[in-house]
Amino acid sequence: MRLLVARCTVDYQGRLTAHLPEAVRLIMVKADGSVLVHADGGSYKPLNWMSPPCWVEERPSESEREGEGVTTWVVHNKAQERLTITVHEVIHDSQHDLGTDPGLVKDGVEAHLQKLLAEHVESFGPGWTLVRREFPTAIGPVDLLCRDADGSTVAVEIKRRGEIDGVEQLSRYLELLNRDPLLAPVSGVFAAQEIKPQAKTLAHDRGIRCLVVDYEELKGTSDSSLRLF
Amino acid sequence: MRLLVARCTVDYQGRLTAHLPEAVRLIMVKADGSVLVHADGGSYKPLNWMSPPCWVEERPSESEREGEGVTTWVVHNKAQERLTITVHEVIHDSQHDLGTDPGLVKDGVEAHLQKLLAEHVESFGPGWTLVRREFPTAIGPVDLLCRDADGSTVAVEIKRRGEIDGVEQLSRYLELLNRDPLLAPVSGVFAAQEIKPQAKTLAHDRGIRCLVVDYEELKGTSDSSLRLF
DNA sequence: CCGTAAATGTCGTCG
DNA sequence: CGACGACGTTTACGG
Repeated sequence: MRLLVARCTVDYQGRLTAHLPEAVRLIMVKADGSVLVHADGGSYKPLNWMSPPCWVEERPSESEREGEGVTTWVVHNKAQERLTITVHEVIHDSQHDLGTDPGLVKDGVEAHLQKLLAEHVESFGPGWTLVRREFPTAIGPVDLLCRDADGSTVAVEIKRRGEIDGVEQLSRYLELLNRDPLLAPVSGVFAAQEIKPQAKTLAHDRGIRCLVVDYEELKGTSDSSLRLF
Repeated sequence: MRLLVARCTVDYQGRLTAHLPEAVRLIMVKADGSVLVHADGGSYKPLNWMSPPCWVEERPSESEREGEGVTTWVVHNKAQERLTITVHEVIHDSQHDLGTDPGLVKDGVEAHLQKLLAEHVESFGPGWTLVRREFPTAIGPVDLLCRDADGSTVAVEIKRRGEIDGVEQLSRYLELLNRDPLLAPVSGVFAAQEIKPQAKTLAHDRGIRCLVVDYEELKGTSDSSLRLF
């Protein structure tokens, strides 16, 4: 990894056109050839970058700048995207061998929520039973397929954050499931830790019930953790 | 900005739990206190990070490691998220004053495309007029609401890249708008710089016209920049 | 400050 | 290789 702190201007041309006026920035060149241009603020996203696979070409100084130590880098990839970095003044330049990274170990909340709800379907209402998790359909698996106290089929879609896309997804499942005479009529429940107003409106419009789940309380125990709307 | 190349282990606990085994990585501490941990590959996303506003607390060496030069940083924010970096060996450590960045100038994003098309609705067809941009509905604003030469209402959805989601979005708007007797019947146009085959098929199936826009040509001017399908 | 949609999104998985 | 969904999404914009 090469770390270069330099006064520079940057231009990107590809999916859009972008320009950075002259200023001091960090230019990071990774072992795989990718390039990141960072400012001293903002969050983790660079001001400009080029993702691998890509190639750096160091051009000779532009004629009018000769003798001033100006260098231009052109980073390009297969898709004709082009990142042009003009270095006006080098403040720091160092190279480091980091080796390959062993990689990140994650433990998400997402799958856990489905597992918890599957283990507590009675929380949806008294007399509810689980038919199965990940119930297969032609367009993908339904998170939970249940039966309510009347024996009616209910498809449950679970998200951490409930947005319109999730309601669309559940709607597609419901349309398909309701074509099966052995299951129909199938109603829907949209369950999430948080449900956006627009998603709630759309769900309501389509006769889908919304359920806000309190993850911590559900993990703790019981039925008081759910609020039906 | 502080640049630290070090052999370290990292733990994050917050929205999820993650762990990085001991390895050499770049630790970047920005002027606003944010911290990024980068490997020598991957893309611009760090392995782990903490976004501002956040605070770094440098803890004394753990007792069992005393004398080995081990230091632990705990970065935390208001939301109780916590990034713990244990530094086992420092390979490089430098500090740089970058100053505030003048910021990025962009051109060619969806907003520009919408503005251009709003200024050239006649490009959709002769006699077309603009009713308004960002026409409000209960489920969100329609990009452009127009009337064609016959005075019929047309809803236009604009994307940089046209995918299925965009067609779904337009379909929802059309369903809602067609409930309004003052507007109905409302037809749809899906406009983008590039439209994926699946999106085109779905749009066609729903009676939505597709329009491929050449941004550069449209910016130039003229009507020859549009091709109707 | 909240809510929503865009993003040079990136990143996995699965067909 | 491309499509699809999730993301510690982040980021910009409008009420």
